[in-house]
Amino acid sequence: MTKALDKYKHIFYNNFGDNMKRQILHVDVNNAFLSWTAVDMLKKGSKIDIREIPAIIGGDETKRSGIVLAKSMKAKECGIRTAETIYQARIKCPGVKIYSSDFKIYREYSDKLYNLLLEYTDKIERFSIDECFLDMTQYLMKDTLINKAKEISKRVKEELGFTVNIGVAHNKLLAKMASDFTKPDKIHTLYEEEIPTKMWKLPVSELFMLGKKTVPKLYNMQIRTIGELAKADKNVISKKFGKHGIQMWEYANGIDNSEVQYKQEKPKGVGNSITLPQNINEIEKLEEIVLALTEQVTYRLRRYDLLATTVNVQLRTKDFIDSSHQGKLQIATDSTKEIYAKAKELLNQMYKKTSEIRLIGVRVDNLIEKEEQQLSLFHSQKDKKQEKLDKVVDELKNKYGYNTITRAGKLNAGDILKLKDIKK
DNA sequence: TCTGGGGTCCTAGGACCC
DNA sequence: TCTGGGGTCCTAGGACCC
Repeated sequence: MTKALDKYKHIFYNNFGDNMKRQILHVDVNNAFLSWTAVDMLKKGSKIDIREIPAIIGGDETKRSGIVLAKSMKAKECGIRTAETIYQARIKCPGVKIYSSDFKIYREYSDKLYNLLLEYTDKIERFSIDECFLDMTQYLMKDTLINKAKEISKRVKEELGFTVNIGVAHNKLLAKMASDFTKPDKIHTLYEEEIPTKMWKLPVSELFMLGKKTVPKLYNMQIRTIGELAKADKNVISKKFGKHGIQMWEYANGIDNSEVQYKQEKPKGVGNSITLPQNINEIEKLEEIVLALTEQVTYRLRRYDLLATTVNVQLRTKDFIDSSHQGKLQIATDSTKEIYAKAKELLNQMYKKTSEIRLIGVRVDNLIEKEEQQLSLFHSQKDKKQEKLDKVVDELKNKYGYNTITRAGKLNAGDILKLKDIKK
């Protein structure tokens, strides 16, 4: 659906009766990573349900990625928050149990949920690994939407073993806000007439897309609740915050004409990054890691049948100073060799001799479909040979697992990256 | 034993062209 | 011997999401 058509959508919908409004559900898994870990442990014979005790899913502190990814209700009661350090979590709640994440399992459960939801509509947008939007407009009228939500909620609990929150509304924004109200295992509606009572009293920080940089600025303008933002002068907000301002004002008023993107879209960029176990200040070692990251990135790129036009290298110093450089490629490519050559060049451009590097990332953007690749004089026999090599390596990786094949001369980098989850 | 990793979108400023 | 302005492309950085 084009943007231009989207613009007139509201006129279209407003000319129909209430029953012709879009019917949107937002399904949100409660404490996804923790719940899914719990279900998986129970399935494997565990005697404890980690949802019932103070528990968190966390990264690995020895690898310097010790942050909280998910928490149980009991852990939340201790004051533990997502994204804070495990160190802090342990201070708040000394007895807290810590479990490591496993994205392979999460993907499995996410797929199970998706397949169940497909029985209700095929217009599903997978907004993240644990959230879906469903467009039910063509399938039912308003009065049965709640019943469908109840049925979904019940079935997920009984058949899959975890709970969800479901938001019921006439657009995505309101459905998402609704699913966030009270948790867990709840269904909330947020129809237009309910906006003042259910949404406007909330602190402005609760509004989708309002983060920690914008909220203090609104506070300075005496705007503390979503209602106050909704009633503020749109022009004033738009002048101060630009495009983002218009969006936040419309969100505060419950306005959102965006469509449920149910068609599987290819990514706009592909990247991998890693926080190093120790800071590194030797360019040779950094280059090795950039090579290993490039291999990961191009492997994924080739699986999407995409070619990259720009390459981006990101660095984070020990003081958390981030920087990045990007560069265009002459010809779109998925070749490890070519993308590595550019990445290496960018790394050397930006690397200062004395910097202690904590994190490195490689990503590619401006992707195009492989079929669209223009026949080019530059696409020589030599390139084709490299292409074949990449393909053979990919096939082996698909067959025997990602880490089977390691390039000679990058043992250190490979060992570091072996510890990471490789995205499918 | 302090602070992840995957993304998307937007903006400001410089280069360059007419 | 004074110093435009519109448009596009590109890059670096920032804000936000889960």
